[in-house]
Formats: sequence, structure tokens, C-alpha cells
Amino acid sequence: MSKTDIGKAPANSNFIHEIIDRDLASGRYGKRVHTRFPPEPNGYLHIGHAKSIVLNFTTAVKYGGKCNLRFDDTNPEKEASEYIDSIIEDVKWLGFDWEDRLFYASDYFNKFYRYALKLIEEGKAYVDSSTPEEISRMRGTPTSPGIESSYRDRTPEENLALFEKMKNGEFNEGECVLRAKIDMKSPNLNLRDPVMYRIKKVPHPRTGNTWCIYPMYDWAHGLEDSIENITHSLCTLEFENHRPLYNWFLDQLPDIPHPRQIEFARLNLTYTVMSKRKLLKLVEEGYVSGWDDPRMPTISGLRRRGYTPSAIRKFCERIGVSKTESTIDFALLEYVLRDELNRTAQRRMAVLNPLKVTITNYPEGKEEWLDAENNPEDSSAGVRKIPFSGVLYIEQDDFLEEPPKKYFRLAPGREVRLKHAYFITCNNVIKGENGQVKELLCTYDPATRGGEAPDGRKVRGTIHWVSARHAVKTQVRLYNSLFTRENPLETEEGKDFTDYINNESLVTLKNCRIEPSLSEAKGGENYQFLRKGYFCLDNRDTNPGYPVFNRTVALRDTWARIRTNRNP
RNA sequence: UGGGACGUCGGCAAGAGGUAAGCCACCGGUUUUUGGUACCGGCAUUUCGCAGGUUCGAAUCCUGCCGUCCCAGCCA
Repeated sequence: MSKTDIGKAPANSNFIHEIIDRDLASGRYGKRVHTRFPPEPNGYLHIGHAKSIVLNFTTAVKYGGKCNLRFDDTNPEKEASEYIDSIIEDVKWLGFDWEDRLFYASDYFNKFYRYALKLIEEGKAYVDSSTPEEISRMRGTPTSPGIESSYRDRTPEENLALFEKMKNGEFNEGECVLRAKIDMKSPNLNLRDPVMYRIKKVPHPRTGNTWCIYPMYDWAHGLEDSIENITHSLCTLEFENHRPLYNWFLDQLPDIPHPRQIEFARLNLTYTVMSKRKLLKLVEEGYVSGWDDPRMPTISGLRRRGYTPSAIRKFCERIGVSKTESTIDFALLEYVLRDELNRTAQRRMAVLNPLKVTITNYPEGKEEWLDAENNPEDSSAGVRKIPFSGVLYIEQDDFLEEPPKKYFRLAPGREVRLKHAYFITCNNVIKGENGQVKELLCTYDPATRGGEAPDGRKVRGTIHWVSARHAVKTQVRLYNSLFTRENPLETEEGKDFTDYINNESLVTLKNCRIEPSLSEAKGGENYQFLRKGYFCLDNRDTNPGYPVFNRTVALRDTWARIRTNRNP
């Protein structure tokens, strides 16, 4: 799907769209649909966020509406502009356009403040001078009601004065908070006089030292939505319990728009973790090289790994939107990716674990340049020339001295096709001191140039190769799942998710050989290394003369499956 | 001894009283100069968490159970 297709094809309906359909029919929001993606800039975006981004933006497109990008920057302790920059980059990279609607909750701090004043004046909010511990204790538990603070009955005048002092920095952090006066006996803990403002004498990335009181999520979020005239505020399931509070705050301000909050299930994927806290731990404790480590489920990690924005979008549309907590099989993500790359990625030949092959009957010093199609799925991709000579490398896996049944590749006395080149037959095996295969002596059939035998004889196996003299030495990184468990959070006694990190999640091969055309590979482009998988240049670690490739995803490997099924 | 939500194939997910879509995974097979791709076939019928009930007819409606998740931040 190209960027211009966004929102045109998807539109698999879901329960949220049904709600919107009804709102549209009833004219509830003036026939408008306006959504928003509201990240907190306290970490990097991951594929779970992509689900929300895709949902919000494509929903807007489907209904001819708009979608804002809004930073929910209400907690300067955790937030940083580094994160703002990365989030902007990632949403853009995913292919979405918020036009001129990039907003920040912090831009509304003044409005929030004035609305708070209004609630105080109406006796609906009060300054509580209890300690955090007292407030926590008085909140009660899920099964027992809370008790009212002794400060709950302060007069509006008193509260106004106190709140003013809070704003002016006349109190220390933790000395007091502004609370909504709702119901300490509510079975919903969120309604037990929730905190609206707390004191934080911390500079804010955007407002600097202007404020030392910062609004809490519940107080801020509905107002942000209302100020931006959002119609449908989509969020994840854990905010379901907050919806009554979202509505309560807006009900106290009857003159401003009141969006509808709808909750959906967040994305979980097998063999990875998705919480910012856990991803941060992986980064900080060095389990991965950074937020953009290609093993990370972050947008930046997937990008570096070679995932395309369109594959991520397609994936997000495929998984559906519901309220059922679910875990998507990572294989589905890989399927969607392969499905795209198969159609778009040019083919190249690369030998990951080289085994030398000498063609004994090939004229000394001769070389020839053969035609190779760039993509059998797309003839417009054209052809390229690849060099052939008397000394080649093939994959170590593609030769077996004692081949098992159904093994179609090279073996002593056996003939195979070198893709795009010739049939070769293995005559001799040269071994090293430890008995390891060092080199193969083969003969080629000059009549099979291009890979077809004029006498019509067939070979079962076709393998890839590179010309030793022409090949470029390179590093290839094979990535596997970050964890060995489908659900790394399901831990045994005394263990945590980091105990299940897959020590084969990164396998670095330093002696690979690629066909010469690959030395012109560009970052951000995907190539299929024939019979191996899809790879892309690692822009960060590539050195002049020594390219580094990341394996984006392997090809399906039926032979590997046969093997494991045979001896499990 | 609370409140809010959710239970349809191994994983997602349609389904809205008329007799269980689709996709991934998995298993067979065909084609193939990639053991890739493509294509064909199989994969929920005493079956929709369980048990009752209503109905000519129930995954859909009613009742009661069971299971899972969320909530006691001055995080979002």
C-alpha cells in the first residue's frame, strides 16, 4: 500500500466504527469525526502504538475527518524533547500526516488552570493538605470505601487562595494537591476525590519554569480532547475505569464540547514485550544496543530491521480492533512483511557461510557476466549482470557428504544448478586436518549456461553462489526472536522476563560474501538474498568497504521444517 | 468483601434469533532455474467458557455459575 492509499482500502469495520456510525446517524457530534493520537513523550513508540496510530488516522480518513497529533506532556519528570522528536519522526515515517495539527497539552495549561478555578469556585474542587501517605490511606480499597479528608470542607475562598499559592510555588512538592470533590465511597476508585494538580518543581521541556503545578492525566485529557473538538477519543482498555471520571470533569463544564471516549484492547505480540518500562529496562541494562536495536518492537527498531511502513500499517489493519485482550502471533507480522517484500524486493545472491568451490574444467582466468532477473514477481524490475568464474563460494549448508533422503542439494557425484549459471557436478571433496570440508572440486557443463540443459535433463536442486574473485566481503546479522518464550512475562519463581532472552536473538556472521552489485545497496532498501531471506543495509554500522546487513525476516524454510519434523 | 470489562478453531476475528466467514499457524499435494512465491485440498456439526431456560429454531434472548483482565500513583 502506498502512502496515497492510506485509508482507502482498509476500513474493515469494527465496533468503534459502528459506534461512530450511530453517532453520525444521530448527529451527535454534528456529523463530524475528529480523532487524535496522544502519546506521552516519555519513551519511544512501539508497534503497539502503531496500532493506535493506524486506528486513529484511518478512522478519520474513512469518515472524511481529521486526526491530530498531540503530546500529552503533563509530567515533566518523565518527559523529554528527545522523545518528542523521535515520536514525530516515527509517526511521519509510518506515513501519516497531521497537517498543521501538532498540539501539546502544555499549550493548554492556562486553560486548564482557569477551568480548575471554576470548579473551585463552584465548590467542586479543594486543596488537600494531607500527606501523600494520608491520601493514599484514606482512599480505601476496592472492597472498602474511602474516608473524606478533613480538608474537604475548606471554603472556595480558602481554596482559591491556597491554589494560588500552589501555583506561585509557595508550597513544597507533596505539601498539598488540588482534588476534585466527588465521592469517597464510590466503588470506582477513580472517583474518590481524584487529584487534579500536584506540585512539581521541575522545569518542563516546553513551558520551562512557568509552572510548578501540573495537571494529572484524568483532569487534563478530557479537556485536551474538548479543546481540540475531538469527537471520538480512542484509548486502551485500562482507561475504561477512567471513563466515568472523564465524563464527570466534562459534565462540570457544560459549555464545552464533550467527546466520547471508547476503549479498545492494546496490542500484544508473542515473543516480545510491549511496555515502555520493560523496553526501557532492556535498553538501560544493555540487553539490547538501544531503542532502535533491530530486535526491539519499537518503530525505530523495526525500521532499522528493515520493516516497511506499509507492512506495519497492513498488519495493524489485519489484526482487527476489539475489546478482547489478545496476543497476536508474531508470525502474522512476518507473514505480512514477506507478502510485501516478495513483491517489491529485488533479488540478490549472498553466501552467508562460504564454502569454496573450484570448477576444474573452467578456463583459467576466464570470467563471464550472466543475466539475472531482479524480481520474478515483477518483470519491470529488470535484469542485472552477475560475474561467474572458476572459483566460487556456495553455502556450507548446500553441500553434504552423506546426504539424507530428500536432500536435493550438492553431494559427491551429484549435479545441481547454480542459479542463473550452470549445472555443476561435485567430483572431489578436499578436507582439512580435522576432517572438515574445506573445498569442493567440481566440473561444469558449458552447455547449461543460463541454467537449462539442452538435452532436457533435470536437476532437483538449485543453489545460489558468488564468484570468489568478484564477491564483496560483508557482515550479516541474523535476528531471531528476542525471547525464548511466547509470553516472557509468564515467569517461573524468582525469575523475570530478562531471564528468557534468546541468546541467539542476534547471530553475527562476519565472513559473508555478496555479489558485487550489492556494494551499491542503499539504506532503507530491502533485498531478498536468494533462498535466505530479506535483508537491508544497516546504515549505522556500515563502514566504507565493509557493508553490514540486517536480516529483516527469513524466507519460509520448508527443508528446515522437514528436518525438524523428522528428528524433533 | 466492591466496581468495570472480556470469553467463537492453536493465534486473531466475522457473526446481531434462521442453522459457524476470513486470515495466520499447522498438515497434505501441484507448479517452480529460490525447498521462496503461486495454486489446490484438509483444519469448530452432539460446535461458540459451563449449566439451565425461552423458541419451530439460540453463538446471538433470559437466568445462574465458571474463568481471565483492569482499578487502591501527587504515572499515563
